[in-house]
Amino acid sequence: MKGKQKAIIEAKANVLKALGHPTRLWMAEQLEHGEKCVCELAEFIDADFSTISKHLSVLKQAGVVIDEKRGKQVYYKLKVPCVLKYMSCIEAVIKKHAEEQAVIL
Amino acid sequence: MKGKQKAIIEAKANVLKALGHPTRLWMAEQLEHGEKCVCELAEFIDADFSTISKHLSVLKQAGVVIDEKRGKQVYYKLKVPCVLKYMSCIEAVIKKHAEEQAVIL
DNA sequence: TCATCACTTGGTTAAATTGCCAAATAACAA
DNA sequence: TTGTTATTTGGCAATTTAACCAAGTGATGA
Repeated sequence: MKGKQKAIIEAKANVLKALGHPTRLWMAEQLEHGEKCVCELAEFIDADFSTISKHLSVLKQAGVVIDEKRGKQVYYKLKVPCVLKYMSCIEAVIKKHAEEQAVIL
Repeated sequence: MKGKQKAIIEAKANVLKALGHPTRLWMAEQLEHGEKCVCELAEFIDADFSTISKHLSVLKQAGVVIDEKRGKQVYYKLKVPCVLKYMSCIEAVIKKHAEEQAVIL
């Protein structure tokens, strides 16, 4: 694999990895229909504020979200909304996987 | 978040996480147009055979691929081919991200 | 049967990730 | 100025992940 190809695949993997954590995926899904501030997200997540902030920073580093400070609050939104269009396929994956496991059991 | 919702989001995150490693993503992309045996994949990956095997096992655990032993070889294929349709969007993410970083620099 | 090929599994180690706490910062209000 | 709210940053321990080597398994060929 060449250097550029390698860099591209690493960048793509990085985006998938960023979304590959339950809390971060949930956050991204919450942002699907518009921006939210950290406090609005935090309301439903049972974790320290600092943990939430770090998760958002991972999504930001990966290019999934952008933030904007307005007043005391920081608002996050999806940078490329299509990111979550994929989920119907991911759901197909887990459904098929679950079916097979059900057959085994 | 309820137990079921939580389980679903964890399962989805798990699929994304499985694809969130350069080697595994590359493997999945190689399988897009049909099955390949481990040795065919290994030919292009600079890593120990055991490492490759473990990566494939992660993809399998996540429900992304299935394997089938035929003779001495083990063939892997995508279980739900749509898994890679998403990549055009992920590419949009990294492109946008790169553009912004370029502006900053 | 014995060796070989194509993997997989077990064990180890280094590096990365996650999550908490405490401290720092930034904007606004008193 | 001082306090308060909203969020980020630094530091640390526990857990997970990644990669290698060595050993194990299963099918095939000599």
